[in-house]
Amino acid sequence: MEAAAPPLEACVSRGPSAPEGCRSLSGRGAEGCRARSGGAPGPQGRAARRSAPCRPRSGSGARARRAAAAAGAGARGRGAGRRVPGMEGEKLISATDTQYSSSLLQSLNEQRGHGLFCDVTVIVEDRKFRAHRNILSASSTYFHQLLSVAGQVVELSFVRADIFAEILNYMYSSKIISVRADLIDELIKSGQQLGVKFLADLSVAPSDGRSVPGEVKDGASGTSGSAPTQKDAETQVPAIRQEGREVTGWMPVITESFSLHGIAYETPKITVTDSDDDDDVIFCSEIVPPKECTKDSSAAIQNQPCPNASGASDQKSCGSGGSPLLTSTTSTQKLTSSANQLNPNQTLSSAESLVPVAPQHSTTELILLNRPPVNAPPSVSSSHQTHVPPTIDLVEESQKPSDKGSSTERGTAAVDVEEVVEDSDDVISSSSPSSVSNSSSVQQPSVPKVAPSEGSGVQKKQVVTFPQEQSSKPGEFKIKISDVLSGNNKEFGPGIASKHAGEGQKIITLDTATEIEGLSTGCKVYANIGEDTYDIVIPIKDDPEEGEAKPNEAPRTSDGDSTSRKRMKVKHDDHYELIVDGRVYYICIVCKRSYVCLTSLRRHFNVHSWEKKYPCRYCDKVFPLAEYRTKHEIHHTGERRYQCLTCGKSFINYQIMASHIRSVHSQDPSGDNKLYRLHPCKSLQIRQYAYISDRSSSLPVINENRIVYRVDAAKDGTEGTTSNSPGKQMSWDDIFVPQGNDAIFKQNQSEGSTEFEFVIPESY
DNA sequence: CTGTTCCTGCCAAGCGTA
DNA sequence: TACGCTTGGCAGGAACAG
Repeated sequence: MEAAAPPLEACVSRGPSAPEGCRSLSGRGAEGCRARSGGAPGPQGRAARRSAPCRPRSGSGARARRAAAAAGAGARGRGAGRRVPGMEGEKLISATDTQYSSSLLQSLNEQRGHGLFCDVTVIVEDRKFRAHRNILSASSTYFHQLLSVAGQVVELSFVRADIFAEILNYMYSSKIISVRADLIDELIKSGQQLGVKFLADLSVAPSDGRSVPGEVKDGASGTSGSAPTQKDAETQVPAIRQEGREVTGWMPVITESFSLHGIAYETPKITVTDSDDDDDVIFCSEIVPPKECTKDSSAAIQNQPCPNASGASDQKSCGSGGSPLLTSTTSTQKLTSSANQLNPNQTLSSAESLVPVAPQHSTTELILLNRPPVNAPPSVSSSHQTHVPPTIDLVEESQKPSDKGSSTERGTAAVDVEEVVEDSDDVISSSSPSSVSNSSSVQQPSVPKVAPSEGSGVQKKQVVTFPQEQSSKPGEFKIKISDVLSGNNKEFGPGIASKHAGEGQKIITLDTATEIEGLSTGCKVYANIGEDTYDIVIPIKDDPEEGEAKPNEAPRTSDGDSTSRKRMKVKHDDHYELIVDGRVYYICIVCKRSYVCLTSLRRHFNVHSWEKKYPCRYCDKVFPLAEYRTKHEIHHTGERRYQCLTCGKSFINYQIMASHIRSVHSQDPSGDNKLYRLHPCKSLQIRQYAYISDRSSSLPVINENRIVYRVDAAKDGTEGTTSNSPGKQMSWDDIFVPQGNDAIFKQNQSEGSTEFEFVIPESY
């Protein structure tokens, strides 16, 4: 199954992370995108469905689940094979397909290999891994949390691609096969970070495991006096959900001495079901004085029952700021770092002090609020962060550097504001790793406390614009959002909350200073609501049945919410919106670049998603943008379309032509005078929309060498007019419908013009 | 320094839907 | 037929590689 989802090596070597990063909004006419493409953001979502803001997960429901689980377990454990005297005739027969789980996994792995039904793309370094969301979330606590809110594309920067490939293989095969010994440490570490229990447990000696039968979590929770050891830390992450999970059947040999069965019945299932119900709830962070922690935790408990030890431990850690934190911190660190991937740069205001972290599993709060330890895993996206923070220079027009004064009510968050400034500096300059992500990674339900009455929390964020001290571009400002107040809706103009609520959207509260990048997909960020505040609205899914957005479906654009057209129903997971002074900016959810035009963002987003691939007809390269491909192919054909009107020389592209005009004629080609002429393209008459979609029934796959193969996803494996056997290399002719290229070339040749000198590549 | 590639606002054409 | 969305080309600046 090594054939799994071959990474798509982009030609785009530099990728979107090019240093210049955020220049988007500055640029020339930021006057906004033409109405035609996306248009003005009309009235935001009219989703009929009223948000049910805080669906407190009823404890009874959780109890019921546990009871059911226990009952089931009991039935399995005790009832099996038991006979009731006198009931021979009514014997109940059970059959267990012992092969099912393995064959199921194998089947899924095959699907992955063919790219079938893969609904998430994980980008690691320069490789892309297609996978199934369910598998990832079931195998990894990190993914479980992340994918509950993230879009279809997730980027990890704390794991190496080859390591992740192994991890993924494990997830799909339950095996670690032939991993180089020197990679094992890293594999384990990554497994810990991702919350893959098996991998994390590889670091635990069997004897250790035996020592804590059924009590693993207690070790974590209790912190038992002794300072947490490295091992503790290492085992933390998996501990997040370990007990409630399957564990039994395929416990790794190395740790099978654990007696987890007993635990399973007593401990709550920490993660699983929770986030599922509330994917509409994105943020759950709260800044609460330690003393209130219990209250919060109780609220949290409402959401995610954490009765026993773990719950206790949580509270304990919550209340005391000391070492107890370590456990949660450790896990936090992992999660945050990972969470970071999606939202690099999250500024953590509350950092060290404020927040005693909330129970790890009961909510993700701690993840949001805690600044990762100094020695946080390198994870934190480093490289990527350099360009991350969307620079929004427009802001200066509208928003003065928010004197923190705007926070008339800055209760507990006052400290945060201060910190935000500092943090934001960090963020801007380096996007500190600590960036905890908040939102996207961690969203779990919790909102409740904020505005119980309305069922939604209104978030007030203070806008801080930074005169570009660090930016290379003078006059460039960046926006930073800090907390003004948490949980105070009244300030916010009651109208806002109610308005959005009326629109079927959910307004939630962020209690920590976070950057807007932390928002999850689909979020709308309204700026200048009130004074220097942001209102963040999480749209609620209109049709839960429809599931998540399908990339190939027509997107629901932000502005189109008001319409009820079918095509508008599908949400896009590729961006969120920032509205500043009525202007809409579209922020790429992956790299945080901002765009004035949604179409630009969509075009750009393909760089991440590779949903469409634009292969060159003449070589093996594949491009994420049609234009790149076209320009590249021009180099194959040699067509020179740009002609200098001064000397008549022709050039292959604008840049060369412009360079020529500047150097030879000392003129500015971009001036008012037209100094060149652009001839129509004759050599490349590719039919429109000549791209390959990932979603086609039979799946063209591009291997590491950027060779296109078609994988026979479906039965017949036929696509169009060709039918290649799986694995057979496709030729570009299979992909492109010939458009009389021969004629084109002949025509050109017959032209006898010196203007176009076509070079017919040998490969063609 | 030169050539190539990337990036993004803008624009036009094509297509689907009401 | 109008409208909205998608697609892809162009301009021109910028980054990068050799």
